[in-house]
Amino acid sequence: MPDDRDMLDERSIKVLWAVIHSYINNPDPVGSRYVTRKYAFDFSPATIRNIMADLEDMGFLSQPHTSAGRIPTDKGYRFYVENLMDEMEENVSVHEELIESLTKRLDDLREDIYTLLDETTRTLSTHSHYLGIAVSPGPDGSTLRRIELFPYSDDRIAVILFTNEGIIKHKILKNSFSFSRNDLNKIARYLNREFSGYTIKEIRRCLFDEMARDKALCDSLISRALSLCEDVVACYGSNVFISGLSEILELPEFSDVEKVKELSRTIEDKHAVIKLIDSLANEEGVQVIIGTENTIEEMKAMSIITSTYKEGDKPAGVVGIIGPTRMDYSSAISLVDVTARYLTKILDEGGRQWRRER
Amino acid sequence: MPDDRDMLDERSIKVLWAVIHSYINNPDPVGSRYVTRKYAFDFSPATIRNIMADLEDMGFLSQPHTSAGRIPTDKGYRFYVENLMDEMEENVSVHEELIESLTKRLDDLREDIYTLLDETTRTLSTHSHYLGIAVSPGPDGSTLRRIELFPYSDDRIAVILFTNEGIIKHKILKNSFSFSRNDLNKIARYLNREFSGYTIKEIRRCLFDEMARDKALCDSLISRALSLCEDVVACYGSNVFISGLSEILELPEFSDVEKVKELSRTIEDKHAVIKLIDSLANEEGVQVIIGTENTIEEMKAMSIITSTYKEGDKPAGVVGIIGPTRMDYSSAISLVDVTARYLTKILDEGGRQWRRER
DNA sequence: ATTAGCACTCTCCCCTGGGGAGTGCTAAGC
DNA sequence: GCTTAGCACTCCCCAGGGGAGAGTGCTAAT
Repeated sequence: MPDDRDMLDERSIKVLWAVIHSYINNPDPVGSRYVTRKYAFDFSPATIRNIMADLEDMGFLSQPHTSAGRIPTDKGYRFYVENLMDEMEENVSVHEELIESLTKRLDDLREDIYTLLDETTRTLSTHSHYLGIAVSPGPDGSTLRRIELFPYSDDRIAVILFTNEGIIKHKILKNSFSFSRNDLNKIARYLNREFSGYTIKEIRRCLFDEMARDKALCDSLISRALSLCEDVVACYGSNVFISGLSEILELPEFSDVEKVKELSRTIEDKHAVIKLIDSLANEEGVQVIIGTENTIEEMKAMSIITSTYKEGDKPAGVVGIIGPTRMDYSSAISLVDVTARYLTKILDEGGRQWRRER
Repeated sequence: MPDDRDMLDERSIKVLWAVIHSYINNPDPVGSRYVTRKYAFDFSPATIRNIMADLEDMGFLSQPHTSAGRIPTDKGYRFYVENLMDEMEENVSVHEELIESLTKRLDDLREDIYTLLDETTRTLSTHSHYLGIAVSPGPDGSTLRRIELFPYSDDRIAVILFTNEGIIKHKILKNSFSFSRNDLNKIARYLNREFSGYTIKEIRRCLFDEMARDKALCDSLISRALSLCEDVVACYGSNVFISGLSEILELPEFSDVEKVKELSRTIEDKHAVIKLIDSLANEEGVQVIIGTENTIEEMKAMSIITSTYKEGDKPAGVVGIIGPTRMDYSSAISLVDVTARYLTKILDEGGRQWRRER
């Protein structure tokens, strides 16, 4: 919105920033007198009032009721995030602390990404005092590294699937055929040769094609291998991790139980959350979704900050923070940014040695 | 408490039951007039008042303040659960519905107990409208079925551990030695021969002894195998699954945000929950813990119903319900009972075929 | 263009008083 | 002796009123 930017003179911008800054720290409507006093303006409250009235007309601020102070609108926050945040605030990076805490809590979890992500959400939520959220790589974010098969019982076989991202999935398949351990080794070798290095999504597409083709030629071991593989990748999905409910309940916006119910209903429905987050999975860098900009009705009062972590240079999954629209965007954004980079780094260290190996 | 039982005549018991029954359905203090009217007593309110005063003296009822009705105390609930519940209420088992829903949601999850337990808590919470909780088998509930090893990368090996209960744990071990696939197979065969059929706890104890002994004789492959095994079983712990927060928030007792905060803080601390639940893991049948009977300060206003599910005839893990002391004990208890039996049955079906095989 | 002054609005909070529900006690009834 | 009717009393709950406080918009003066 460069036009918006142009509509506002220096002074208005300062006032808008002041209102948002104040409101973020304390959810009371901000009055003109307070602004002049606290932010050392060279104007009287009356002047500020005029400016605030203008800002309200333009949609950046609103009043809960006549003769209350102003609070920012979603549009106000959006403007703040895009234009004001960085230039008005000296970026005090308190990230040493975060990185230290990430290192301490995540370092020996590198090999199991689910635990890793779960811990990550905890770290995010304790540092931000909002909800921490993480989504594991889905079918198109996961690259198959290796697949292992062995007999589990008379009529079942165990399939273990490793991905580059450190995901390990296991599945027990009930199988009508009885494979010998030798058969299984052969099948595993075949599948590894054929599919490792591809994403799960690619593999599924590929399986689909091959199986159609193979129906005719019917090399029995291979076609069984394929159908077995299909069974495993078919149910490959993202996992969501959310934590910090008790953190976010401390916020004054949740002194109303109805709000709490709404929130808890929303985050218990992991399906909806995945849908919401997945739409951001392919964006580069930190994404900010403010209030009504998101699609879930119950989340219209919340903002979401996300970023993707990557494996190699391919986006794998998403981490982020969910908080009220009145959120400390500046620190939340850098928190998420740092965390995503950290995860990327961890995956890279785990993966590099693998890539070397190939 | 047979003495308590003796202290109460028929009429007092009826009144006590009426107060509890009424209060469970509706959290308003129960007055004498209401009792006579609603429960068709042949006495006047004044008589009931006398009885209620006696019940209060004996500690079964209490008054929130003078000139309010009576509410049950924890002791009252305890008496109700032990003496009144069954005989006063015709047991309408609506379990068909539950079993149906369990069958539908759990049947194709038999092979992965974590997902199974997670779904179980969901089913429990939707049926009870309280919190559903489940704890997976811990070191002394899990019996090793099989261990598989294979190389993961240059300096790491993957360990997959199967238990009779359907738990599958994987771990990537960073290893200073470089094992060939052949070595690993040998090691796995050795470990399986040695340890399968024992609980994780037994294995740990056994490892501890053997390693002390082996330090001297030092058969290198075996001692490495043992230390490798030790690494895996060392971090074997219970998992907790809890769900239904949005269900329980609908209760009037949680119209106060402070209560909600307390609860969410408690259930986010899975450690404390495990500790609480584990103390019940070895009891036979359904356990009922009412209000202050439990050890966690923040849970003094809650009651917990649990039962153990078994693998074979050995208690494996715990499922249960957490709700307010003002809980529908009768249906909660049978809900938990049925669920635990169902899980036991599922594990049995998964395990029988295994036991046959040995 | 800015500001001081002022009337006005709206929330919040405290206080008050009545209504209601329920009790405990007492005295009368069976 | 147990039961009950009657009654005074207690305490919660809620609605209504009023005052303080904060903030606004407008107007007129600078």
